[in-house]
Amino acid sequence: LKVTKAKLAENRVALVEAARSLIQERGFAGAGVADICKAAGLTEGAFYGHFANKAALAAEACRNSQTRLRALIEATDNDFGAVIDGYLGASHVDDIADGCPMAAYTAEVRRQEPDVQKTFLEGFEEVVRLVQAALPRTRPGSASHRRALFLVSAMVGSLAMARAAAGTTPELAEEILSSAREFLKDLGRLKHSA
Amino acid sequence: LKVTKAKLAENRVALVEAARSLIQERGFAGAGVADICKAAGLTEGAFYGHFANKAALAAEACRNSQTRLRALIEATDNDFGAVIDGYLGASHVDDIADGCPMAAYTAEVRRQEPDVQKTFLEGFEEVVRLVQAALPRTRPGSASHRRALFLVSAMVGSLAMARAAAGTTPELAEEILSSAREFLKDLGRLKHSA
DNA sequence: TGTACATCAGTGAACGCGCGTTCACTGATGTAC
DNA sequence: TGTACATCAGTGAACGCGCGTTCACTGATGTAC
Repeated sequence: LKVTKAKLAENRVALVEAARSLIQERGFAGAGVADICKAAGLTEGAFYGHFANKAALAAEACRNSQTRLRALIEATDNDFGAVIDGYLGASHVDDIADGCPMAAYTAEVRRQEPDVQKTFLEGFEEVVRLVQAALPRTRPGSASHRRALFLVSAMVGSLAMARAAAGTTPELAEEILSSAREFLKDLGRLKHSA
Repeated sequence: LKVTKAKLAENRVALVEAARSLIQERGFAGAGVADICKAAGLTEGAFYGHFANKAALAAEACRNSQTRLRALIEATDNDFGAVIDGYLGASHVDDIADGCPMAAYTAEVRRQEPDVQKTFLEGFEEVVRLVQAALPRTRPGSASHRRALFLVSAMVGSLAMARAAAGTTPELAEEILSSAREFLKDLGRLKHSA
């Protein structure tokens, strides 16, 4: 049964949103087309009217994830301490479906289609730029870019490890987070040369 | 057909080794029982004489992975710089099947059985202890443990991100690695208080 | 503005395939005499 | 030491199930007159 143009667009958004959160929660391999369609309130047949295949949806979902993450970081308005506290806060450990896609599936990206890899990396580089901009001013040069590259990688790794620990040893998860906050804030404050 | 006791033990080892490398390469979900058995030179039926199910093998494979990683770090003999150069070297980006299990599947661990989670975390904590021991001497206390907790999380995150970048942008992968080496070595050298 | 109909978004059942797991059977091992 | 046989590791085909994908059909939309 045909639906309104508005409803059509709405359905597409619902598919991407459902895919985004289910992929972050269960990984690309673990998020099935049937589950995604059910979450979006559609049947599987309808899905292939919107996307050529699962991989095309995955690329779109990844783009959506990275855009949302960027918005979250931009909301802290260039305050590096706020970025760290937000990213490495206890609530981000539990909120996997709506949290950082990099902490959710960095290791899985190399097994996805080139489109997903490219989108994922562009998102990473954008976050690096935002973090670099939030660092204390230094003379222009590549040094603080390299610093931001490390800071973001370390943030992602710390959150991912805290999540792995949370199920078995919540107190270890909290110690991983608080240690990361401490050392990352120090690294953000340190004066550095060109 | 029955086989020698020696061959029986050999077959079990082959299953665990095949599982270890295939799980690191493709993830827990992506490494199938049939693939693992084929790599071990056995049929699927034989598998269930050795293990109750796939999850039991996964736990054993994870233990094996963590043991191998520990051996690699111990081989550097308490030299933190050597640990960093070995872990964050270009060859570790490509050698996924025989590399660090944490960089390979940290995000997937929370979806595995408690046994796998526990084994994974024990391996992580052991690596943290080894890294802590490799850091320059400080007065006894928990500060350098927290430092090691962060260092290992950052190492894992940096390697995982470099691997995600390697397929699309190899030069970015190398920059992630070299930045991580630079800042992590600094963090290892810095004097720190109790 | 009102009616007639072509368009097309969505339905739901079916497809082939690979998954983890089971089981009746095989035949070499290794023990008992 | 040599033979007879119970044990049991491994085989290979089959199981049910869920996967991604396809397709004939439905019926509301929105256009043409």
